Amino acid sequence: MKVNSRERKRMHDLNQAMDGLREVMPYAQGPSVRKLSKISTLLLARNYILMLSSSLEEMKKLVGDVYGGSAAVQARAPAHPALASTAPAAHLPLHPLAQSLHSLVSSSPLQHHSSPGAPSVAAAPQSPHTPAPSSASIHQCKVS
DNA sequence: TAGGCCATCTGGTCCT
DNA sequence: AGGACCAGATGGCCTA
Repeated sequence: MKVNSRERKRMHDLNQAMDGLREVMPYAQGPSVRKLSKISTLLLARNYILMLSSSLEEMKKLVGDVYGGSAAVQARAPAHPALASTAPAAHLPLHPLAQSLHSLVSSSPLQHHSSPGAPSVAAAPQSPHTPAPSSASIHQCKVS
């Protein structure tokens, strides 16, 4: 019983951490929206981090252009294919942070990378060197 | 009814 | 030895 109790507490702590992660994800939350599954939460978090990293790189380039002068055109291409996933899906409510991120990079020509064969849940690349999450992969985590 | 997701129990392994 | 972590098994709940 003691061991079981410890294990139960450990799993509860793990779930609490998972809830904390869900709270900061760009995903519609509320009583009417079903909670993201654990696997979806982890995949979404990974893609979200990749997207934020790309956005940061993009911002660095833009700042460099502003203060550096030339090569503005170069910076207009998404630094990371994950940026393509920032295209707003009309049917999905976006987290405010994700909205601001999108508006930040929306000047870039967004390219729609559809991946028909992709898993229903956010398909994550296998390594940092593989292509970034397919378009809308973040939004694919919507649970009906 | 099948499949997905989850909580719980339990045994094994590793670490302090 | 005791605790933490992990993975497999099992059963319940929910949805398409």
